[in-house]
Amino acid sequence: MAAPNDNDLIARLEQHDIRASAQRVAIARYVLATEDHPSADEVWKAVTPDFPMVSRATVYNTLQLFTEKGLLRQLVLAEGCIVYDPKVEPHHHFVDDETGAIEDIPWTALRVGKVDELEGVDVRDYMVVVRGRRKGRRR
Amino acid sequence: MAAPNDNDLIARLEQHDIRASAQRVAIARYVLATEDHPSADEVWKAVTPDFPMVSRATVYNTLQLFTEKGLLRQLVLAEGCIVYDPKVEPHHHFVDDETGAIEDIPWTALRVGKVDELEGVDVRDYMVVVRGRRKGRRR
DNA sequence: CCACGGATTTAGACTACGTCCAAATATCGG
DNA sequence: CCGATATTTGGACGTAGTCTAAATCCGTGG
Ligand SMILES: [Mn+2]
Ligand SMILES: [Mn+2]
Ligand SMILES: [Zn+2]
Ligand SMILES: [Zn+2]
Repeated sequence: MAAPNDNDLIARLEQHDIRASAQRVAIARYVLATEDHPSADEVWKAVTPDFPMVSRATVYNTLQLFTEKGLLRQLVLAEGCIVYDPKVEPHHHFVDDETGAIEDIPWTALRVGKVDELEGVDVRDYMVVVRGRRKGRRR
Repeated sequence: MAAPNDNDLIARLEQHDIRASAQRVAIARYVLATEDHPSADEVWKAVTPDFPMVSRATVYNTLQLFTEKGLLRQLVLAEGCIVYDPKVEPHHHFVDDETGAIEDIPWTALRVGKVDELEGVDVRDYMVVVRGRRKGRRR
């Protein structure tokens, strides 16, 4: 990706109702352009050489802010953070936004196509991860 | 789920080439019967009242062992362990088993059906998570 | 029954990641 | 420039997970 210059970044932040500080631009420069899916700490480590004195708290808060404003998405895919599932046969999962609870969705309840057409990968396993809320939950 | 008795559990462990110790049975009693998707520490906390002196290392090692032997599956879905994705439009993800690297899969490369037929949930978002290896990787 | 050796478990030190807060600093409108 | 507000800071703190060397357990053969 062509590195965006700082004026583009500042404009982009302001379009999203974010005031552009030097720290925020430095963080945006990395995290909005990367092809990776970095953890917060990886962002901190990536920004530090550029901007040595940025504090960890600022990076965490800024990523949270960018997410609220729609510039980033959070994914729960970081290796090293594992839950265990005693149901070892293939199935899908629903994650409740409010509680974080994980529920099983039977394999046949959803239909996934074209996985075998993916190029360049040996697929070991796949599942659909659905996020949302349980309906009819008491206020 | 009907609580399995210890003899059933021991048999099940031995069928999977796992020698049945008291600690392993206590861990199995909880983790093989739960409907939850507990983290390792949640398993530890669940087993402790039952078996107060079981050490954290034992629980972690045992869950790893059970996974290798096919009694459990590890899922990367635990809340609180987040990576950031600058691509906010819907897309799917491939996770490389060897490196943990996460790559994007375009939305249209896969087809997911019947999500709107799920009962009792308001779907906010969903994606397919594919795991496996990149083909043609050097030895 | 006992001794041996491998398997298993243990406590606790250690690391990494993330959260939190009160104080310091920067920025903005007037 | 001033005061108000927004932002950043360092560091204390908590928690989850890893690692290791020593202790214990347990099946086996003598
Ligand atoms: Mn990464
Ligand atoms: Mn849980
Ligand atoms: Zn499941
Ligand atoms: Zn992505």
